[in-house]
Amino acid sequence: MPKLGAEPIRRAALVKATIETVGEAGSLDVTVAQIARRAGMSSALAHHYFGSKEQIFLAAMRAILSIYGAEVRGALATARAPRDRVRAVVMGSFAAGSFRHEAIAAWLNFYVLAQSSADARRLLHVYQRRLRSNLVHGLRPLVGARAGAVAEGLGALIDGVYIRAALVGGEPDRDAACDLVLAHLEKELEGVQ
Amino acid sequence: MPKLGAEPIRRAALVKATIETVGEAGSLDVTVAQIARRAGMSSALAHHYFGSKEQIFLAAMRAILSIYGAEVRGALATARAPRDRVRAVVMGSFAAGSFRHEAIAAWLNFYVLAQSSADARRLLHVYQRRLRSNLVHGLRPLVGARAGAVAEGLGALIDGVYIRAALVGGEPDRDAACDLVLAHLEKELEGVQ
DNA sequence: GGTTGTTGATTGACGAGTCAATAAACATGT
DNA sequence: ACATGTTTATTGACTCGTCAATCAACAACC
Repeated sequence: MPKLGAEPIRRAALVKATIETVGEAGSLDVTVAQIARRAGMSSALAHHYFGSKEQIFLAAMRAILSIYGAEVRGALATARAPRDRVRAVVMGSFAAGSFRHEAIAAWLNFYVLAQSSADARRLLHVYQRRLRSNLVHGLRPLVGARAGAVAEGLGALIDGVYIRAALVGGEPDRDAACDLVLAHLEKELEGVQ
Repeated sequence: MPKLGAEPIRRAALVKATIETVGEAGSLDVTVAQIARRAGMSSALAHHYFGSKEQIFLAAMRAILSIYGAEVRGALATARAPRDRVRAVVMGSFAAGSFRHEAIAAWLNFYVLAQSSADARRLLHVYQRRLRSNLVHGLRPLVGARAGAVAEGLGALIDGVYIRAALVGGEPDRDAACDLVLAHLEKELEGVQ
């Protein structure tokens, strides 16, 4: 059965299975065996490729953050004016790949993991800084010195909408979430330009 | 050694120890033995009084939500005008008893627990409905039909500020958090009255 | 024949929950 | 005052299950 070059496929399958399993359980309290079974392999193989349970989680977290980053970059690609760029960051945050039940539940759990794992905390900080930097860049030309404060508010609001979406059963309402945050943004930009 | 009437004291000690232990660990992955030791008793006694680990957690959560509720009610007590009442709800949310490291970490973890425990979910919904109702009551005279939407935004923002505070080491900045949310409120109320 | 892929079986640790036993406080009848 | 029985408080020791991690062995490919 062993096909060569299986490693990347196995790793990807494990990452996917981890996100699904954590999303379904709504908790990091899932076993390596559960994840491995869902990925169609033995738990021993999961350990073989990742070394430890924590590494599997971190890989899954990296995958989630990487999808998120790609979506924001994608939304940003077509935006030219500062105002549109800020909007793009917000909309990218609620794009289909990130703003779905599984990913949100995993996100929330990884937020918790960041409280006890330095590695997870580092990862999360990288992304928070990137989000903040994206927002500030777009906001600076619009609100000048207030850019930092406005970005802070937007970031917190996005996080808040995410965490609340984690609690509703089924898929969350992308448009409603997006509108809520964009409306806040409009208020902040009132009277600008 | 057994002093009579120990039950309420023991229960309270366990609840306190639970919040401290969960806060320090930043995770619900703490043992009953750890909690019990911190509360100065054996794990068997903890089981004797609460029956299960989950019940201990839920009792801790009830305590946190009850402190939170009291603080909001306290802030609300002296506020007369609608605008002041909404401000009071926000400020109450960041009062000293609730907006501190331990309580925030516990809060975040209970948010996660609510994904898998129906009891925890129920408790959380009670709080969310209460917050929303408090906000809407104050907002209705100010913004009419928009009250629901504005309350939604305020609630999400408060949650977001909380969750972000969970990640900073040490005690969070009460005033900064409060100001951020109140500034958002002012924007929403611009042009009213 | 060595590298890569794969698993079943095993180990070792840990933790929730139970239980039997002990001890102090209280209640009651004498 | 005192014996006796009942309730409350408390714990050490134990059971039972679970799970991460390891290992030895086997299979396919080059």
